[in-house]
Amino acid sequence: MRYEADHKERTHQRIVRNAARKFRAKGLNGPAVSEVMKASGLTVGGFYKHFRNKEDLLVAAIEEGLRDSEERFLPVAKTAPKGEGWKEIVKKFLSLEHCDHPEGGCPMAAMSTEIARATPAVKNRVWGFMREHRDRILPFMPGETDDEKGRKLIIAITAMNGALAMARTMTDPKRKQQVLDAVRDHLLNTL
Amino acid sequence: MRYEADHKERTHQRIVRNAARKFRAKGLNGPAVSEVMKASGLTVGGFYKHFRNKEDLLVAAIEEGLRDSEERFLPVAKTAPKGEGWKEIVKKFLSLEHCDHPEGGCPMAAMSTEIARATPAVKNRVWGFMREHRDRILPFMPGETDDEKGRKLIIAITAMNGALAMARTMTDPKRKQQVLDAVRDHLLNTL
DNA sequence: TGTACATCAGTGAACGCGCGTTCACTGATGTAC
DNA sequence: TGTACATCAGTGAACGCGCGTTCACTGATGTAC
Repeated sequence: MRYEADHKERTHQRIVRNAARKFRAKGLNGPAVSEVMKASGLTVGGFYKHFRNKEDLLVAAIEEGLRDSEERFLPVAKTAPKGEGWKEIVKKFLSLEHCDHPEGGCPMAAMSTEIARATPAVKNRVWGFMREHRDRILPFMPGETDDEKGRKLIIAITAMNGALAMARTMTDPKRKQQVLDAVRDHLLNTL
Repeated sequence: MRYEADHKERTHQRIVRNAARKFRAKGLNGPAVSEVMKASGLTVGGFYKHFRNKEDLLVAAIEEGLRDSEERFLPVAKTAPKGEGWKEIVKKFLSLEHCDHPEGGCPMAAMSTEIARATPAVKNRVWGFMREHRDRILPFMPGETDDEKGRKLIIAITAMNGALAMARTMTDPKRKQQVLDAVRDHLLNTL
């Protein structure tokens, strides 16, 4: 069973990546442990060779989701003209593509109201990742000081998460698009 | 058991009101049917004399939650000077009081990411209530036309829901307050 | 007015199901000699 | 080089538990005569 030096580590990664997608798609209590393991080509029992319990998987999945999400939304900012990066993030974040595919998007936008009810331990671990995430986005925000950039980042992230979450409660694609467009334009015009 | 003409109806109301609080507090899959019935002074079995299934209770609870929430946030707008009503709603909606007590607040802010994963039938029924709700708030929004008011309402509601949901994922009261304040000021300044 | 019956809100035990977690076991690989 | 043993990732059945729903039953009230 021990095929290579990093065999276990690669299995671990596989589980976390599958979990990251499944939690975002089905919610904090959506995917069963057995489901994540099956998707990873394994059986339930082995799960506890990798994680203490399901809560630890959730935290790892949110971290992975944030990483995944960042890899998707940050590159467009880097190629944009100086001081315009944030606009590209806003456009991509509020795209119908992101709205229709929570499983590959921002975990906060996908699960905020559920994380709100998690244990303080989970919340604190999640915000540990969020802060690192925040620090890497900050340079692309508009504003003179880090304080101003920070405030604008809060406004942008909460507005975008709210827009995405509410658009996702709608069934009519046209109304979804209306919400995304309205919030995108508002942010681009006022931030 | 049939004490008065409206006995069943009052029992029904009691169940719905308890459900409305419990769903907002514990989420879309949080409260058990037996728990809601117990809180209403009843036992599980009787539930099905009032509802076809748990999904129907959820929809009724969201409707009740919206009504409840509207009764809380709309009055302050009515007593405000002409055209300023929306500002009072924003202040009250983004208060720490609302943030710390989802069980008595806006059901969308409490459950948006979960409603996003509900069946289309549930989503459509919820948006039926949302539209009525919307029509009663619209007069207090700024703007010349109903179209403009509508767009601003979308921006305000999504921003406030996002702010509340994200603030609730935080454990530090000071950071929560920072988020609420930043979004409140931004809305008051830019809408 | 009195009596027999129908109605139906509510009871509470039972059912089936899915889930998180445990545990004895397997078998491929690494290591000591 | 060969052999015996230790390790440990992964298996899969079993466990206990909570939940949504069903169902035969209860008993207070309304109604027909």
